[in-house]
Amino acid sequence: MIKQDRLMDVLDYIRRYNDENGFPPSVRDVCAALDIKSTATAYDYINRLREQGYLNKAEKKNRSVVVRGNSSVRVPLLGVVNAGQPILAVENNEGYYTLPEAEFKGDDLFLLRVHGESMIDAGIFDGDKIIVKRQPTAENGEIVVAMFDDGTMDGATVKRFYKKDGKVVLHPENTSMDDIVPQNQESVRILGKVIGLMRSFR
Amino acid sequence: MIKQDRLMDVLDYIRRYNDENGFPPSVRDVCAALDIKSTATAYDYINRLREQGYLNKAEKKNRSVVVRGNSSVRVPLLGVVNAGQPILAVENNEGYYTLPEAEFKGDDLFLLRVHGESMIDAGIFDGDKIIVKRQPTAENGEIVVAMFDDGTMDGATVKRFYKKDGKVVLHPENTSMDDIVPQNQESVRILGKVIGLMRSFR
DNA sequence: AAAAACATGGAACATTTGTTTGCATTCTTC
DNA sequence: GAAGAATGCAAACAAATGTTCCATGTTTTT
Repeated sequence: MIKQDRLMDVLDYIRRYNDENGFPPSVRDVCAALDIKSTATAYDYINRLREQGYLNKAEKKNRSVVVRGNSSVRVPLLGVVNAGQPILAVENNEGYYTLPEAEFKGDDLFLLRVHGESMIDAGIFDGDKIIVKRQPTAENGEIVVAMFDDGTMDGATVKRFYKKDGKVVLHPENTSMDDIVPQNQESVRILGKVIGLMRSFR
Repeated sequence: MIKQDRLMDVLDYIRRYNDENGFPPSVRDVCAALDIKSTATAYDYINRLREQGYLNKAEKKNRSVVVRGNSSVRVPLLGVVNAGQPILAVENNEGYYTLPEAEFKGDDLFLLRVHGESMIDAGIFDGDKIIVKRQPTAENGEIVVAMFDDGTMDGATVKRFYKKDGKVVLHPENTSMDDIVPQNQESVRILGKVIGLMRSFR
């Protein structure tokens, strides 16, 4: 009954404006862009879109129309795994990335740059950025970021997590590498579970 | 000389507010949140942050403070590669994803869901979403999305691109598969170059 | 064809918000 | 310790923007 096309034009414009400017348009911006003569009309369109669930809008707040269903999560890049440093401190924050929430849901996510080839058979390559959900435990077979003290090595690594005979086994997905069974089992600390990754080719 | 800490508090707040609401705060929002008594003070902070390059702000526009260095690109997900359908039309649009521009620069990007194991040795797995930069040509060794007509197969595939003896060779990164040398060389069409990928574990 | 519902515009009004100015207070610097 | 700079505040102003009301034309329903 309503010219849905026109509504979609408005929606598209709001999306585009926000993309280009980083903040939403005003009612009058909408008017100007779509050649609408009255602010009341544009105001009405916006309300319709809100009623139909296409966007959110805070009452009386200027420039507060937000298109729904494209939520993003801001995730901090905390450093490099395998580089020998604890990576929990916010100090190591190297910047934030905005990721699509549809893909990477969850609280308390962070990014790590992967160093090394130890997970190559799981499709995690040197230089990839992995998305990690911070949690202190893991289930068998999950890929985790873990830390443990061991005479030889210290720091965080990405490995597949197993518990065999009551012992934590960190399994590299690389046929040329052996499982790690930390001597000091008590020192093993799970930093989080790997829930995704991002790669960009040079 | 200036209390840089205080400035950073303001910056953090702006960031946080925008994350939570989807649009930037007003000067008075900043005042309220950081217990600043005068709008002039908050206004001043914001200006300082702008001068120091931390944020952008459109003059006289309400709620237009945007933290810099976190730009995103909106990229459409156009469909599935290897599924036998041309994927250039906007019709196939399955939604938009917001990706960090720092990782995935460029105009005319789009996403495709990968189907099949043909690029597994290049770390591209079944189910991955690849980020493609639309372009009609490619250089030797680049990973591309290409289409070609051939009695047997039709549709788009991801392969590594080579030109050998004047002929286009599409090389699967999977030791159990053979190179594809399209019979009808003229029909080969490069849709774009793969510049990155995204994966989320279930 | 009349009545009702709808769509849009014009104009005014009310808030929200950005911006300016001047003053008091604190901190620097000499 | 005084001059000067830097900082923060209060208050007012001006502009941007959201919101409402009503009129007019258009479409749909009866």
